[in-house]
Amino acid sequence: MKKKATLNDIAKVVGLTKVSISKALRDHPDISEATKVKVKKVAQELGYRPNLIARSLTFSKTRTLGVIVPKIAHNFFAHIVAGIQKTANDQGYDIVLSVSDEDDKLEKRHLENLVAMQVEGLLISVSMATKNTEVFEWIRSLQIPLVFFDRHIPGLGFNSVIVDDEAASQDAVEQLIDRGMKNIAHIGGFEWVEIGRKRRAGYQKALEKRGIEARPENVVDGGFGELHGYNGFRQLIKQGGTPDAIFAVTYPVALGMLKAMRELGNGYLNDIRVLTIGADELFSVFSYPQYYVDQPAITIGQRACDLLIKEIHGDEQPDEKIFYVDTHFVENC
Amino acid sequence: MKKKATLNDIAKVVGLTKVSISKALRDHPDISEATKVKVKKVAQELGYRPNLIARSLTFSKTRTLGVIVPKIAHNFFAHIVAGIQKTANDQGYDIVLSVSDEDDKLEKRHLENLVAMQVEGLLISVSMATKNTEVFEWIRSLQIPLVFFDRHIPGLGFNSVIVDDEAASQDAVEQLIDRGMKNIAHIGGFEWVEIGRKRRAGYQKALEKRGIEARPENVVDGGFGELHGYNGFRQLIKQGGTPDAIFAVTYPVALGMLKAMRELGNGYLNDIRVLTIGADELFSVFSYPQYYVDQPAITIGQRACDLLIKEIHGDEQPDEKIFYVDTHFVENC
DNA sequence: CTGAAAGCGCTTACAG
DNA sequence: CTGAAAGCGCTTACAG
Repeated sequence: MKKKATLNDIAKVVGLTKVSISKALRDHPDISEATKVKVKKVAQELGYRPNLIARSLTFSKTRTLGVIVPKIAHNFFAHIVAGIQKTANDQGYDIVLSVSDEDDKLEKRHLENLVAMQVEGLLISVSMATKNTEVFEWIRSLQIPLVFFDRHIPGLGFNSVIVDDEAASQDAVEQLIDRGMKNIAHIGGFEWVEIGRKRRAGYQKALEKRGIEARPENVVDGGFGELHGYNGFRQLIKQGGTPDAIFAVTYPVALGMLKAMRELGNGYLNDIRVLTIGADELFSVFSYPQYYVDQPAITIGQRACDLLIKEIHGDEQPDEKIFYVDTHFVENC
Repeated sequence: MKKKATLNDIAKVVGLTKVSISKALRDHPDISEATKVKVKKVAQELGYRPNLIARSLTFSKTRTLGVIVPKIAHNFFAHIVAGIQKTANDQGYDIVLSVSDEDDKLEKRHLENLVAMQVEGLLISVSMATKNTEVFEWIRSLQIPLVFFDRHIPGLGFNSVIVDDEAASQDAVEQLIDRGMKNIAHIGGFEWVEIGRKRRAGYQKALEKRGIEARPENVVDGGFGELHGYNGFRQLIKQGGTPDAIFAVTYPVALGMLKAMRELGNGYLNDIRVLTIGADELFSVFSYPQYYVDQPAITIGQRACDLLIKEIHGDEQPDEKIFYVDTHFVENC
């Protein structure tokens, strides 16, 4: 890599010092028009661009944001990153993107590295493995602005932008009930994972609110992946569930269910309507599932990034606030 | 944001100068064990991390790579970025991610900005709008390592990692022929866009090689989006095409075709098999299209990033070389 | 074993 | 209108 032109290089050509060059290029009133024109011309010829690293050092500002996602090759997170990217760029920030791959050790290393890179703020959706909150407390003590999105850790004093899973689930299940479905099953995730717990709670509240008896045989515990949906459906049938609709905790689960329904035949595919949380562009093309809750990923990214930049500017305080992003119930048929 | 601990802060506590602290922390042989232990302890207590910006300035190395994609909220690019990210991280680099949004002006700004940020190398998939190659020539003159991936500009002296669209198309269409399909139509994109031209060429070569007459009514020109697929299929039928298979230039086109086939009914959905280039995880779940060419996006990212890092290390020269990534024909039924 | 000097490229007071 | 000095935080010769 060739050495890039510096202020001094221009200075030598023009016959001034780097100080004057610096001022001339930034249209400082100190400098005469004639000089400015000359300096700019030479800068142009040399292909000069200010070294942002040097500038960062002198200003102690990098105009850089650190972003950590558990996965990037996932629609949901890719869309969130798109929202973050655009919002950041529009406000003059660049983003350094890191991926934790659901690994808490790696996440910690990324966090430390980003801090060492002097990012002005952090946006993170924590990995599922994250238990130890030490790094976060360290970041808090450094008073580095940090905003959680989608997956947050409460109690650390940071703000979060998330989806209200419980409300979204309750609303969606109520919508099914209003459409005449009464025997609604739930293939859910583990109680100890927040989205598992909250989505189930929403499901239960909806039944309760509409005065529908909750039948134990209509609920299956499991995980969040395709296999869990596949096994979950078989389990549901085995334990005597005869639903006219199923609320699948995630969309991989809904896909797994689809596979099981196909295999088992028996009219399941026609008789059972499916609801899930989380969308894919292809849902509408394939008309499955029949209902879903759209999580506005891009909006989550925008909001989180806006909030972070406000914190950086001091227009907003880290305060354990939770900003809920609106979801949409979609009828896909 | 609080002021972070610096070498000087540690120096004051320990009663040495920053030079010795710097050496102690990096286990320089100059320093005694006792001092090292003490220094490290204090560093730990103060939560010291070296300021990477300062380090970058002194070494003129940022350990940072600039990445520009046309879109990030797209499966294909999200996977490529995943491949880049991991490869870069594993070799000690961070990535600054920019999105051109298919806008050549924005792309240019990003490129200049990344250079100003002193990234050690650039990875870019150019926007569809890019015509002017000035920035790229400037980058070339600066001898900044740059590798194109997926979409490249030939003739500038940079290396590229791409898919061999023509070969992949030819192979895939031949596979259809070998499976007994003879009347294969093509709903394609514009001739003046590389993938449009190459995929069509592959299609034609396959027919030729297998001695199948190319019928003009079996080819429809258009674009690369869903709407083009939708209109394309209707057009195909109108002009008298009666294919037993259709090669759709992109997967949005295949989806648009699906919509049209459904609307028109007439057994099309059952009688016509569809082939496309580019996959989605949901394809296998929904068994449509019946055949597709899998572009190994993650591999593209890895290869491009590996190549770039080699160029940075001087182990590879920018030399207009084209590295083709293998594609896979997938039978999805 | 420890430190004063010089430098990476830039900018901000402060002098002249 | 122009420049010498000092500093951002770090590291690398070079002295002692």
